[in-house]
Amino acid sequence: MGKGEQTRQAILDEAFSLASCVGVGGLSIGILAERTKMSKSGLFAHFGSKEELQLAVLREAQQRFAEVVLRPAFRQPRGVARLRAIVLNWLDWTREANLPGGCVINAAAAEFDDQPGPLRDEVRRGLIALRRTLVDTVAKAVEAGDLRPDTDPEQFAFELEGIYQVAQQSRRLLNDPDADRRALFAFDRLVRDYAVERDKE
Amino acid sequence: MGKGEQTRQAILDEAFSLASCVGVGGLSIGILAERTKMSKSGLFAHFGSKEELQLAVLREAQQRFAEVVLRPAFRQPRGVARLRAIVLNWLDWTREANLPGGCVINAAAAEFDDQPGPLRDEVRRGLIALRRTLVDTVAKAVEAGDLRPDTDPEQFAFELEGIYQVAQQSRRLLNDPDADRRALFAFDRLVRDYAVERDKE
DNA sequence: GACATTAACGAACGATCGTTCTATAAATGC
DNA sequence: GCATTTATAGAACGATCGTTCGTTAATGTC
Repeated sequence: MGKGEQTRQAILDEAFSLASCVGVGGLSIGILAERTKMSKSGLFAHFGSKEELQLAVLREAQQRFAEVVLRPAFRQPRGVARLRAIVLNWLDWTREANLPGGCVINAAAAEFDDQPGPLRDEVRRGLIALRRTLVDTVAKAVEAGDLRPDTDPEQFAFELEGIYQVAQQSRRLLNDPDADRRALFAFDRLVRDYAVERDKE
Repeated sequence: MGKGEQTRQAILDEAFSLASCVGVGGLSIGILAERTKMSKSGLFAHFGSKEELQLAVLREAQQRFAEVVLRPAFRQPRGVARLRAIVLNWLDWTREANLPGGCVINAAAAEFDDQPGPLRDEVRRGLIALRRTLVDTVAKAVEAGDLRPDTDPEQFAFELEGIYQVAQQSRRLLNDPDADRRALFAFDRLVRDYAVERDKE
């Protein structure tokens, strides 16, 4: 990795954790230059525009999400076990990745949902991909015989995301120490409702 | 209402719908002055600081939420009927109130969850109050005999908020036309799981 | 209708924003 | 080790930010 790529990545690391606190829209080249001990212009040259930097942060977030949440979970066998692994990794990916200020992706989703442009498009693309991954994973859990054949994977994925979002908010804003426990409880209820009743009398 | 209060309210109306699009943090006095056809300084005088204006917007949001979502629902009898009314009003309160860019409160929650200060405190206060209202309403549904006595109102309210949040995101960012339907489906599943089985064979 | 009060304006402030340009320093390829 | 490309710094730009100040216009009161 050449020198250029190296500092670019260092900047991105800093931008990533900063965005976690102030949001992707709240990023400032001046502050970022200060934190990385670079000049504004030197830092700027790596991206060409602020928007390009913001896009890079969003892409970085998606990549880390895939690495930290999805990839390890896919080592679990298809079915509910894999789904549960996703939920568990998901719930503490803000600790795993360097996200002191909470989930960048969720924050960006709320921030750009009504501001057309490349940033919104990027967030949208990422969330659509995530939704599809979830739907597929649920569908495979049906195929594997863990969930009932009449399960609606879209509905299941929809509810999964809701559980994650409220957990995030409860933990960060309401300081609810039970947020993770409640999220897992909700997940279990979801699974139980759609589970194949293997041992009914 | 004197002239002062009158224009203050007009500014607040404009700020409210603007914040819906760009977020409470994205509000700008210059742009707001432009939209209301006032001078920056004239507008500024009504609030004394930008932060005070932002706080006023947050309080306005909470007040409208109580009026549009909660108050009408409380005309329903205690129990699941009232809960359902809350969910229905909640799901389209962004249409009812003047919120072209989505739920201000949720956006602010994501925006300020890691930025200590009066704004975060205000958002937090509002969401805690909402949570308490939901918990109480669920508890009353238990008392009324609609939900099983072992229902955990906190858990129920937790899941309700998740349903709302994912519905909001799905609708606004993913352009999912089925978001509301899925949210109601999730709500029904929630109710069914905790419902007293009145007519079991 | 004169007077006190309040609301609104216009100009300017210092700070910061993203961005551009030119020049120097460092890294790279031979 | 030299030449060339690449990375960084520094200064400056125009724009916008929130805020302050002094003045004028409008409102409310007796």
